Amino acid sequence: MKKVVLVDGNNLLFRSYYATAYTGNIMRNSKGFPTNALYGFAGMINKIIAEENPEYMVVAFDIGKNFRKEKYDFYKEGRSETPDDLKLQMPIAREILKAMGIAYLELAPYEADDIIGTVAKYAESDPEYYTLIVSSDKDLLQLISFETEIKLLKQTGFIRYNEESFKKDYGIEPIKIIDLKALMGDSSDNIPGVKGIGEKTALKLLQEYKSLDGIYENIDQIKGKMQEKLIQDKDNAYMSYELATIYREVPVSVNFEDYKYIGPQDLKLKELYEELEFFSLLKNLPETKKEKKENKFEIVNDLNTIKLDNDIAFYLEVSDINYHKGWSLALSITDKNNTYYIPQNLIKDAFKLIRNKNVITYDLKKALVVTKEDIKCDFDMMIASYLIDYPASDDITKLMASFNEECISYEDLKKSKFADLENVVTLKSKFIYEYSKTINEQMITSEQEKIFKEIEMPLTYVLADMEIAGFKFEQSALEGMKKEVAEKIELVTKEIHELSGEDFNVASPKQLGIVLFEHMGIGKSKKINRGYKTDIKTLQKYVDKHPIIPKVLEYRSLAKLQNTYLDGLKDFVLSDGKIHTIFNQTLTRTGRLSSMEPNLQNIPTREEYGKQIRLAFVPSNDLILSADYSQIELRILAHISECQELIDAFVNDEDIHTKVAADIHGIPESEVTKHMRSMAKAVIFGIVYGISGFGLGENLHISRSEASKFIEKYYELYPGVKNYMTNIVKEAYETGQVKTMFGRIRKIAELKDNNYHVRTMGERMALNTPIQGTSADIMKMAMIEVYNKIRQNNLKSKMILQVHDEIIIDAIKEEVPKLKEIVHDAMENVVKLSVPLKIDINTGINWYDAK
DNA sequence: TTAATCACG
DNA sequence: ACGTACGTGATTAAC
Repeated sequence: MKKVVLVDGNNLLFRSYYATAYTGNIMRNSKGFPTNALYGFAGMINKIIAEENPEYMVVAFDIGKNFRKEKYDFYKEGRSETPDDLKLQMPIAREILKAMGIAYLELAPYEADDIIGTVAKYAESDPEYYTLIVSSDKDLLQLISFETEIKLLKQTGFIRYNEESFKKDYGIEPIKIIDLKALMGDSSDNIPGVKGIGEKTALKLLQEYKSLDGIYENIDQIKGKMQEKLIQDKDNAYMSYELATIYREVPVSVNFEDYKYIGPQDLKLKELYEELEFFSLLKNLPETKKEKKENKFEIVNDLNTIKLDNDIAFYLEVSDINYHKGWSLALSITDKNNTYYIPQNLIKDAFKLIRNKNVITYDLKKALVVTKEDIKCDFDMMIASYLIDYPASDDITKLMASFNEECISYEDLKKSKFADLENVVTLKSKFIYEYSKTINEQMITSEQEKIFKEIEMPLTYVLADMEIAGFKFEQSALEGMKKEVAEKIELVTKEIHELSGEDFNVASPKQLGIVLFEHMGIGKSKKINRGYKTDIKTLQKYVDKHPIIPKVLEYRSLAKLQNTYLDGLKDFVLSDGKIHTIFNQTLTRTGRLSSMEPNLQNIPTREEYGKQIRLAFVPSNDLILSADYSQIELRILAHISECQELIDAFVNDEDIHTKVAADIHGIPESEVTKHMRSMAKAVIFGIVYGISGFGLGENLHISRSEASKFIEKYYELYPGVKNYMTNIVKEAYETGQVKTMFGRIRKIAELKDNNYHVRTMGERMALNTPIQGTSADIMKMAMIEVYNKIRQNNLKSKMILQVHDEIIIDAIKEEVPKLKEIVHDAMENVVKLSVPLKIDINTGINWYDAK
């Protein structure tokens, strides 16, 4: 069998144009010629070839007049005019195909669909060929047959349909796509269909009556409104049928030998790519792969022989991503004249050499922690990149790649046992030196300099010291619990097996789903990819239905405790008896920190039993001091929404959830029940996340309409909040981004997405980020203040952890009163809002007791 | 490698 | 008609 791949060229071009055009800042070459659609187009064509390895390939385009439009004026009416920036790129797409050695077809007044249909028909007439059509246009599904498949492109990835899988998904024959469109219409092509009939109804009708004709022949059997609608729009339905039918008799002479995929035959493609400045595509062209810049550097044997300029960049290569476990391998320093490779044994002295210079680097915290040197640096490129939305991972090569600077990734470098270390580390310091100016300028333009200088750079030093200090961990404190949990798991597993009457792996959601919902028939659960959903929410519904459910829930929580905490944490205890987490300062979209290896920001606390894990977290000094903000996010909401009712409540130090509950029910606070308070709490938090009536209902196990009433009532009571929500979303749509109180920016590309679901998610991000982000900013500033005050007062106590609204200090007993004073002042007065910031402080002989 | 689940604020 | 609460990280099973 010979494979023929037919590609909808227009579809690919439009897709790639609109994939990036929404930013309003489309990709151009240095002459200003738009290139975004072509870049995506060439990439997709490459991908199709790589994935499908076609023997024959044709790309079809729309061109000139359109016979459907000629006949029906309204066809595709309302579509916005093709943008000029895209029109300009269309002829170049043809040139690229020619240069790639790929055939293309276009013939007025036919559309690409018709050409594809015609060629596919030819292929079907010859048993030697089979066809694969590539497009995201569902109209083409009508062409599926025994010998024709479709690769239907999705926003990410694709679905491949053959005759069988199509029937399975749609429940109708592929050719009935035409009947389907005739009924449901197509808003993008302005095909009317039958008004009031959508995809679901149309499919149901077709499954019953087979075809459009079948429906009208049996119109008497259809009842009520639907019959009315069908009769009313009969003409439209048949006209839509005509419009949706792909014309498969386009007068093109089809000769498959002309469509053989031969690949590039000359240097044309290289020239085109150079003109378009598609550097990454150029790199992958076989004949241009070799061109590589020479990397010059000097290997240093004696530090006295080098004379450094005042402005230098350095990069330190470390033996492990987890730098607590790793060590320095090599250092590279770049100044305006030279790049120096400094071997391991000279690193310590080299840091003394750069002591009073203007130093820039990438990932300062790593260098601080791994060397324990006092490195003065006021520009960490990793942080600057993060603030302006560049990739800022722990691997600098990701950032380099975004500037088309090639460098072997850290992962590969490590795999090769650091074989190319000299070359790699010097390339990195060169990159930092060369690009820091650009990054800095972009940072200033984006108005992130204040956040950078006043928050993030000082914080790096604070976090480095916290990571170095670590949290002392006594596994012995958990031995009893560990044994108990192991026994309970064994018991519960046995009980589950007995209750279900079969042995299976309870930890396997797939097996569990089958046992509960098929074998035992306990209830219904949403089918997902690999089986049934078995998460807490689903299981909770049946908790009273069968005794196995509470056992499964118990198993889950015990297994989590055992695997993640009881067994998991001890592997992170280093030889000093402490756990040293790594704070990721450049990861979250809101400005929060995250913690990993291990994550110390999710140690159990909500359930009493799990909370006992905290017994093992002990001071290396005398006491654990914990200081946490009370309701910081809600206070911020009150402040930025300027909602007077909420502001007053906080100023008067009221219990905010009780107050809201009382307001919602119109009763005095004294009559608020626990249940009312917790409902109010859920509503308040939901609001901060941009909740819907549905979501709140699910959460509170109440009906959607009841939940909606709660939300409405809340808005009514606190119009300022509603106002904030409307305004921030509006602002986000207008500017494509939101800001925290202190100017930290989050770009929200989701708001420009074509997908409604993605856009609403963008709206929720817009709502939540200023609140969560402002809280993160405040906490970061407070931490810097606490850190500085501890040093100024020569205290030996150390801040060791932050959990978003809480800081943990490993305290010396005698210093506790002073610490409390410092922490109170720093955290509560770091910023003046229209509401007070309040903290609670607790101390204890371990983390558990410090609450 | 990805999906499902569950721990935290 | 559709999908449904923000931000994270670790572990395990399944692919």
